[in-house]
Amino acid sequence: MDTKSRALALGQSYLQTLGYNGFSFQTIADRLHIKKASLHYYFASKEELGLALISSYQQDFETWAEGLKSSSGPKKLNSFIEIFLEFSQDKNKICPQGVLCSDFNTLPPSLQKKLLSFHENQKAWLQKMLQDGIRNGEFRRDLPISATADFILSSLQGGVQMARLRKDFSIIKKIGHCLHDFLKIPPPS
Amino acid sequence: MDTKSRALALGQSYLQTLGYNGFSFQTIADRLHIKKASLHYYFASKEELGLALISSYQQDFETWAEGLKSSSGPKKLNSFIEIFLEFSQDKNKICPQGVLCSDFNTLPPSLQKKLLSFHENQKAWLQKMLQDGIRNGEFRRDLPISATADFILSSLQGGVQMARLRKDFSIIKKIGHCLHDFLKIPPPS
DNA sequence: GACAGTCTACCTACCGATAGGTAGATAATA
DNA sequence: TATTATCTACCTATCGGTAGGTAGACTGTC
Repeated sequence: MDTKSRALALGQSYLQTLGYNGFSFQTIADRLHIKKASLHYYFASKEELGLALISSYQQDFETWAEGLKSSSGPKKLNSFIEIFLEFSQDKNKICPQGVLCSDFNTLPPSLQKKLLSFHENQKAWLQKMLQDGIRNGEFRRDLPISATADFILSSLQGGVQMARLRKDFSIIKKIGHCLHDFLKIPPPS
Repeated sequence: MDTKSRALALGQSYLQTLGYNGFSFQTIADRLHIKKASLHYYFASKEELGLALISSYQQDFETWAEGLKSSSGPKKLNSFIEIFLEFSQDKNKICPQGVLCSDFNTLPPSLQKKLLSFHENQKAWLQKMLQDGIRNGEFRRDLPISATADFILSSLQGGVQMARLRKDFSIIKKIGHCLHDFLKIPPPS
């Protein structure tokens, strides 16, 4: 892996463990054993790095969604929950949206905008998943689509944060069970 | 209100809008029209200020809970949801736990510990509310108490963050409706 | 094959601003 | 006079960012 990719990966890791204001170019440069100035060769500013980080998350999500596109609604939901579980299991990371929501008012406008569009993408995916699932009887029929998408997202986003606080990622699984109950589908095997 | 109380109130506001690493003694001092050094007269360090902030939140919560102690389960739940709604309506604030969870790994250990105990207090209150409510038939009987408390907390904690992102605090109300549906109680009038 | 020019990936050394924090003087009040 | 509340003036460390340089690989031309 080249330096730029390694910097990006480290940036994601630091973002999800320390927050946007909790790491610096220095933090990343030290781990790469290069000088801070050299990092600016790849990313002109922290804002640019931040944009690249969100782009990378967005790309990952699209690839992930592509791989699931012919799965059932419940399977999609479980895989979605698993994303958060995996974050939590990996150094008690929280989700990128959660971090950036917390730091939102300290972010440059370009990052705020990109974060919002990332969120909207993800919510749209959830809504489609729910809509399809309702249409073919996988979920209860009286589900309020938009509110349910928000409910799923917010409970998981809050969940990974509580999991960090209590150092107990099993919280995510339990939230998953509650969501299954809410959607009226059996819990995953 | 004296300087110390005003500083504390400003600290809470900044914490909930900018994050722990998003404001400084300077930020508060400027708003109070005093010098940064004068703030150190009241709070020896930022760590101490942070501890005072959590203490203050904890005190507020206890007073709030005391005033509700003879209310019904659903009434308690609604009031709890309202706390988050009020945060969100006030400058898109997020809840203190949410901010501090995000910044958790950059906090001094004393703050981490105090935050955890604050969280445990709040969760205990929720669990008791649910237990009492189930006992006298206000909520469905098959509720998993601990998981449900986590579910309520995490969905609201995530909810205020999403509300900030979308600048739309009505999300909190919708999450409230979902929670009512989950608990099998009618939505509030 | 030799040379010039260019590009990549780093470097040293600095900038102004701000962070958290301290020492010691000073003004107001009881 | 002692205490409380504030000040000036400073400290060290770090922040994001920049200027300018360089070793070595690559490319094109004669």
